[in-house]
Amino acid sequence: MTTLGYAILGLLSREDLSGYDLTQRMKGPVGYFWSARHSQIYPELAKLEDGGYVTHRVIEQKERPDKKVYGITDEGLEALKIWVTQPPIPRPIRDELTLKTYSVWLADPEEATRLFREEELRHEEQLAHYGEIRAWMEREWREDLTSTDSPEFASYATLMRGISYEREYAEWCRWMADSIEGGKSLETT
Amino acid sequence: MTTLGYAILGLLSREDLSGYDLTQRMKGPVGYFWSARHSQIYPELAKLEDGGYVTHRVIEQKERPDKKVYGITDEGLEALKIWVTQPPIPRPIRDELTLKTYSVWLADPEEATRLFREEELRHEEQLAHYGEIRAWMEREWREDLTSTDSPEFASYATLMRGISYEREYAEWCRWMADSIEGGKSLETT
DNA sequence: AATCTTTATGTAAATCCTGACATATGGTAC
DNA sequence: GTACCATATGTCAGGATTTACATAAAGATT
Repeated sequence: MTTLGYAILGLLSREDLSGYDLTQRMKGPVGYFWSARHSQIYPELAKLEDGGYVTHRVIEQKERPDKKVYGITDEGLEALKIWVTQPPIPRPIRDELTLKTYSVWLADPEEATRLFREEELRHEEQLAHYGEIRAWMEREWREDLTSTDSPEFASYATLMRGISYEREYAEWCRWMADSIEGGKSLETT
Repeated sequence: MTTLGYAILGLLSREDLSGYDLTQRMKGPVGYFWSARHSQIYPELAKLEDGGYVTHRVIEQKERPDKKVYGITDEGLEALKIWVTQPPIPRPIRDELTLKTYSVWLADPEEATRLFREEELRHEEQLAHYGEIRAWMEREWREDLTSTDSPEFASYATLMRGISYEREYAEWCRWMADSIEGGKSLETT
């Protein structure tokens, strides 16, 4: 079973969805830290069905193409539950901006400053976007968030990782830009 | 040209290295945010040489197998310089633990707490390791770190991203474990 | 009338990456 | 003496992922 398979099962454990719906959901909290295109989702659904983790029924629609709505099976839910608390195999992190940083000494300081200011802005914008979603969740899900066994808490916790990640990234970008602009590094440490 | 190609050029812009040396260097600062196995490095070196970005000379060794030492060409250095300040194409983040978090509501709270405590420890250990390297760099490279156009600063800046990343991750893991253990989430926000 | 967007599901080619296989030398540990 | 480890360079199979190709129907826009 692939990680993408578990991502899909995680969505289907909350509600029945079509391949198209799943693709859309990838733009939400799940997709913040694991995403896929429809070209990967459709074959993966076929594999999941092969393995008995999901089943589908065809919904015939007038004025729209027919769709296949997938639901998780008992076996699927069981497999998902086991996977959740199993320690993940550490995978190498791939971050192109930080890799560029390793060769930043070769760059024109002004261009490098521009790069890190731009990236800082990108992450600040993402942070602001997440902040809005957080405010919405805290308003709409006030009670659900007091118990950690609700899907709402799980979505909230995933979002919190996103907020924390983006804040850290933006701060480091700012430190980088400031360091290069000032021409010094250790003074701001 | 691939990102791995630029990672290799980044290393060769500092010193001439063999494929084996490059594989070892992947355990250092470059590899914190982009790494590869030797099975990927040897073919990539061949491609880089094909493109005229690197050249090699064979060093014959007694008591050891011969080696090919690679050096960056003017074209390679030029390509690297251009790449450094070009904004990276945003790629989806893949983080299995945060994906598991999306389905944590299905898990036994005790097992979930154990998972996040374990992961917190992993990141705290990595943080401690980076901290030692940082202390060493600040001791050994005191003067080099005052100018941002030195390779030492670039290594230091990459390490700082590692420190910042691991601290953020550890803190979020702690928040997760505390939330699940306490059974509540919003009180600790 | 033509084009674009949304819904809806798929396939195919190419690339990236991991893990395993393969070979060779010399030193060290048992 | 034998097994393992570090040095040293490669290939290959398979899986993961992206980009592009492919089709189709209805509604909105120009």
